[in-house]
Amino acid sequence: MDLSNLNSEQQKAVKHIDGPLLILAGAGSGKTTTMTHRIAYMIEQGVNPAQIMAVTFTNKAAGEMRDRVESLVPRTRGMWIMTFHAMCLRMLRYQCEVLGYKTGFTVYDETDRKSLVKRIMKALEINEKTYPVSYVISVISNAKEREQNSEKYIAENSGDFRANTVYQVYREYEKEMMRNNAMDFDDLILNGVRLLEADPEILAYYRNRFQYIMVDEYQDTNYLQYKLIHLLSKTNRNLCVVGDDDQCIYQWRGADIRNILDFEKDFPEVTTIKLEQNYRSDGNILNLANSVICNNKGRKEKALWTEKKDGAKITYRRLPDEKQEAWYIGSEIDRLHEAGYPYSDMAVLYRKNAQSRAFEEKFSFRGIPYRVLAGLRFYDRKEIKDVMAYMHLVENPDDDVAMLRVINEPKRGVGAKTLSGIQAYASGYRISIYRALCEAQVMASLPKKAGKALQEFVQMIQDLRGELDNLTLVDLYDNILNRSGYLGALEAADTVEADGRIENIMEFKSVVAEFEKSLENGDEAAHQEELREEREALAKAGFPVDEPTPLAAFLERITLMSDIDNRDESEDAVVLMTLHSAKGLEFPIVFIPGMENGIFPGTASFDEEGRLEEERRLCYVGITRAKKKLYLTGAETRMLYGRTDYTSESMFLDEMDKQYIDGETVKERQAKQGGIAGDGGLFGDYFYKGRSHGTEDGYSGPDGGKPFDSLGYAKKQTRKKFSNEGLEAGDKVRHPKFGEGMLIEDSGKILTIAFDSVGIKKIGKGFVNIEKVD
DNA sequence: CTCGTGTGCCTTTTT
DNA sequence: GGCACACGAG
Repeated sequence: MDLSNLNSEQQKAVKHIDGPLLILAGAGSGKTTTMTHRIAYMIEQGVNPAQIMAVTFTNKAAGEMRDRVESLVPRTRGMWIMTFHAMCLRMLRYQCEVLGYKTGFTVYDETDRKSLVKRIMKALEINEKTYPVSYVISVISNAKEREQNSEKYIAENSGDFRANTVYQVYREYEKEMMRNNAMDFDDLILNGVRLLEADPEILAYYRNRFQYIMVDEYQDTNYLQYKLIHLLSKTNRNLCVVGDDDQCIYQWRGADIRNILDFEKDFPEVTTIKLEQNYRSDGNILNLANSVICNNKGRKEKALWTEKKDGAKITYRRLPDEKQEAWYIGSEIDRLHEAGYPYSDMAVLYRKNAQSRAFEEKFSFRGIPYRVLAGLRFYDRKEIKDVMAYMHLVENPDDDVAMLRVINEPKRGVGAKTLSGIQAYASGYRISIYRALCEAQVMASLPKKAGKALQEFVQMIQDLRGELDNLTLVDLYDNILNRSGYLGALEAADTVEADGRIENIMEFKSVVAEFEKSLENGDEAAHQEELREEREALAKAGFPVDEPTPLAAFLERITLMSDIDNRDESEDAVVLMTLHSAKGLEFPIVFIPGMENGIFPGTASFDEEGRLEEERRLCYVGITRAKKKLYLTGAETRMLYGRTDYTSESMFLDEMDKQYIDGETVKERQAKQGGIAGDGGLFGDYFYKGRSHGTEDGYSGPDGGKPFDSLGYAKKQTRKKFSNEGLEAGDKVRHPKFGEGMLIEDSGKILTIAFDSVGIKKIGKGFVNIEKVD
């Protein structure tokens, strides 16, 4: 292995394989390079890849690490490089029964969890004003983080009367989650720990399996994640953690900075290596970052340095309002683009998602291609969640959260009254809503209109479940859109909003298609193959496990995926995202707008001492994303919640060493180029639909990609209906999933076909295109 | 009993 | 500015 382009500290880290290792890696100090080389080096030294685990916080970081390791060594099979959540999910997929869950449990995302808590609070008649849902959720989440179930939670907070209310919700929440056979994100980690603690044999299996463990961004681990890692590495002690206390920006989510500060206490025999040379940013940028972060107390003393030249000064501009702020950044982007920088070299990093709107409007107007990451996650959009709920229902009809989401979507005449009747019956008999709907006496009790619609609804789910094995995922998707009436309702609505939703649904279809294609012979196939090996190994060790369906695999993949993972780096577009999601990324040119007190640092950070330090670390993270050029901007007035307020310049600007900044006051700028001031109104009220403009949407037509109505084409494809009539026994036919075969019988509703590849199958009519060949 | 229109209330940050 | 709730018409 060639380590010659690593510095001596990096080399030391790479070669330290056995025993605990703490790597304090400053921003841009080649952390990922060091980690990937370390893994590759281990493999080269004869460590079996299947004994290595590397844990990260984001899918993106995991993917990048995997790619880079794979480019260094030929054999990486069996290695676990994934997020904490994915890792726990994988272990739990195999053995959740130990904890009382049924195989194939569902993972609830934040939206699902919120709707469930809401429902419970309504049922318990708890006032959402005195107990905001977000508050209740955060208390429950914190309790889980301390390994308190509802009983333990109340036992330890018995004096607190608010705790009693939360307790009632929490207890009900636990029950519902079990009944729905579901886990939320917190549960994944918590149950991961519980699984290892529940069965010494399982613990021994994984301890033996993972001889070498690495944790990225260790400063952001919370207590449970800490515990999980320590459980696994306690005996073999080959734990390597990498982190930077200056980049801990998730304390609000339970991250405990002490985990990294106290690592030396946990492992007294630890070797500590500091990486302080920065390879990313020009001198001015790095010095600016240092001048900010040194205002924090309670940090490990370190000083990043660079051999790079000073580079360009940081530009600071304070503009009249947020529209002109966006306009200014847009004009700089245009200017830089003309000077030769591709759009993808530039990123706008803001404190909160709500700030993105102004940029989207101005960039659209200027014709700057851009991509918003997160914000509303693409998968969090209502229409996508709805369609996914249908898919979940087909996979697991007992999923009440999915059921409640779509039972009246599109409108089936099922209102609050009807619904509560059904729910009362279901909870009375302790069955799911779907089961309740299957019972004749429930159906009979419903109002006429709702009854008929629900009858069809239930029938649809049954039909789809019946055909599930015969359908490709894309065909299933089309069938859901048509049969549920979801697409039809959107088309009938004929509003700009509905059109946007249709567009998203069609975009999601290409996600489905891509996944399916990759399942055939892409990355996903390799991934599934690894999972199969994994299951076999477990079976050999005496823990047999089931195989998941493609649909389940797809749904799972989506819930753990965020927008950021989906970024297409080859796309030439400016990236917009929050400072938080930018961690771990780098861009030649970075814009940080909203340098105002109340935005950055945010309002909430003024009440608590530690909060402000965390904001400062966030500022440090933001600055250090930039390689060549950094812009800081602010607005004198900003519209928030429909009200325009005057702002004050961010206190972080006061802390910055001005020698690195090129900033003019607003007055100076206006005197020099009178053009910008006052044009805000001119471009004020444009309406842009869709996710982004100036980019292709990926569909190409049958004629090979001339400009044409791609959305219309996609819709038409989806809307296609198949009668599967006019075939005769003996005909040679082609099925989209099973390939060619011969028709044996047409019973009117069902076709019996002998396929060359899979033998005889019974295929329901009307679901997919079965074409006659020659 | 359901669906469409008007008043209050907010929002960090994410797997 | 947008979403969740409360209110009256069909």
